[in-house]
Amino acid sequence: MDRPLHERIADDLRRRIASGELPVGATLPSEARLCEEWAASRGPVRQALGTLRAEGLIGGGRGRSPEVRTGQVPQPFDTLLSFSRWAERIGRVPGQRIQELALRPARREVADALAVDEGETVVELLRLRLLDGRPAMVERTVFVEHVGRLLFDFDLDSGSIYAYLIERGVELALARHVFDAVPADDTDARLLGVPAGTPLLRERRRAGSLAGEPYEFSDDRYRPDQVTFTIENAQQAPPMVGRASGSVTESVLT
Amino acid sequence: MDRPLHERIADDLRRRIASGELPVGATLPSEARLCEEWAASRGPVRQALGTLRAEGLIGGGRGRSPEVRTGQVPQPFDTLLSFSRWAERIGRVPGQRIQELALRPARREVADALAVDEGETVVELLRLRLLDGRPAMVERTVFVEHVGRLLFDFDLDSGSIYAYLIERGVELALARHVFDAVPADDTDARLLGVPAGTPLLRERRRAGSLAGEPYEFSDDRYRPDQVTFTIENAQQAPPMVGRASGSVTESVLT
DNA sequence: CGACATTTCCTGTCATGACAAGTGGAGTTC
DNA sequence: GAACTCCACTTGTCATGACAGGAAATGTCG
Repeated sequence: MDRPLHERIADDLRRRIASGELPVGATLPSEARLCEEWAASRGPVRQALGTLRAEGLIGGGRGRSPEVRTGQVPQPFDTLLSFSRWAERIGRVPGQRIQELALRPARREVADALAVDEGETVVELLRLRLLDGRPAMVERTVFVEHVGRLLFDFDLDSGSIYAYLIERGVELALARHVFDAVPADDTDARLLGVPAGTPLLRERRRAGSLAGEPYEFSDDRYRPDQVTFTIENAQQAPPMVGRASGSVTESVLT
Repeated sequence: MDRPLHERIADDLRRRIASGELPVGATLPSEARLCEEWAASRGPVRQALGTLRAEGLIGGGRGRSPEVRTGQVPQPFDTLLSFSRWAERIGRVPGQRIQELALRPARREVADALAVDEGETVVELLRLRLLDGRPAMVERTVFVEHVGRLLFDFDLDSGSIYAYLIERGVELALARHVFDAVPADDTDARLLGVPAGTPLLRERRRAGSLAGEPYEFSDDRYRPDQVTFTIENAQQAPPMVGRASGSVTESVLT
C-alpha cells in the first residue's frame, strides 16, 4: 500500500475497464463520486483521470462525465522489442532455432549502427523465430561486445534474451524501428521455407540506453503471411503500435 | 488571451524548446521559478509540465529539474494520414498522377473494410504518388459513397484530399494502419517503374470517425528504396511514428 | 585530500476552497 | 405537443498550504 494514491485509483479504473465492468461507451463515475469512494480530494482523482486520458483510454469533456473510449490497455515497449514477449501476450507459442552465435569484427554498416569502430569485436546472433512451431521470422542481431558477451553465459533456448539482459543490468530504454520490404535471400528462403525472392517485411531495429548509447542492432525479416505490424492513430490520443499475427482482415485490393 | 494559463505556459515552453533556447539535455527552470515568471501557483505550472511530459518532450524526476529530452514536437496524425502533408513537412515536393476515379459496387473485401453491404456503391481512386518527381507509391483508395462523391467536385491535382475532406466536414479522427510486404503486380510494376514481383512495402489503412464509422480504406504500396516507416519507442514516453524517405542508414546485414 | 554526514533545493503527493463554463434534464410557456 | 428557459450537476481552471522523499551541494571529520 505504498503506491501513490493517484496510481492506485488509475490502476483500479484500468482494471475495471479491462475487465469489462466499464464497457466501451460507458460513462465512468463522476469526480465527486470517485472522491467519496476513495475518501480523497479532487487532486489525486483528477491526476488518475488525466493519466488514463493521456493513454487514450478515456475521453470526454467539460460538463460531461468521461467516457470509456477503448478497452485496450497499452503496453508498447516490451512487446515491440521482444518477439517472445509479444507471442506470449497474444497467446501464441514462441520458438526459435539458433543458427549461429559468433564473435566477429564489425563490418562498416554494423559499426555505423552501433557507433563503434570498424573492426571492433561484436557479437552476432542468427536465429530463426517460430510462431506455434511455424517459421515466422529470421533475426540477425548484433550486440556490442560488453553486452553480447553476457549471452555466452545464457541458455539461449530458455527464454527471452531481453528479459535476461535487463535483469543483468543492461539498460534497454530506447528503440528505433525502420520498416521496409526486401526479397528473401538464400538464407531467408531456406529458413523460412519460401522461394528465394519472396517479399519479406523487414524491421531494422536499434536499441540502447536512454542516453542514446546503442547496445544492439537487428535486421529482422518476417513472413508477411505470418506477422504484420500495426499502428492505431487517433487525433487526440498518442498512437498505439504493435505486431499482429495470422489472418487479419484480408482485404486485398486489386 | 483567453486561453487557459496552463496552455499558455506549455506553449511557451514548447516554443523555447523548439527554438533551441532550451537545447536537448538542458534542465528547464524549476517550478518555483516558473511560478514567479507567470505569477501563477504551482497548479497550472505542474499541469503544463505534465502535458509536455505526456508528449515526451521532457523527462526527469524527483528532486531533479526536468530535462529536455528531444526538440522534436510531435504532430503525428496529419503526416501519417496524408502523403502530401508528410512530403511538405520534410521539405520534399509531392506529386501525383490520377489513374482512375470511379463509382463502382463494393466487392466483398472492400465492403468488409468499410462496413457497408456488398454491392453498395463506393468511390474508388487509383493514384500514383511522386516524391520530387520520382514514383514512390501506388495508392488504391476506396471511399464510402457520401464521402467519395465530394471528390467529383474537387480538383484532385490541386492539393491534399484530406485537407479538402476535413474542410467539408468529414470527421477523420481515427486511423488504423497494417504493414506487410507484397510482390509488385503488373500495375504496380508499370507505374512504379520496377520489375513485376519486386518486394513492395504495403500499408493498408482504414480511417474514419471517432465513433469508429469507417470512411475510407486504402491499399498503398511503397517502393522501399524511396519510403520507409519508422517507430521510435521509449520506455517512459509515448511512441512516435512516422515515414522516412531516401537513403536512411543503409545497414544491411548479410 | 578524500570519504562521509548534513543541509538545502526541488519535485511528488495530497487537502481544501473557490469560481467559470458546458451539459442535460426538468419545468414552463406558447 | 413543441420550443424555450432555468437549474442542478459536472468538469475545467486556479490559489494556497502542507509534508514526504530524492538529489545535489555543502560542510565536516578522519
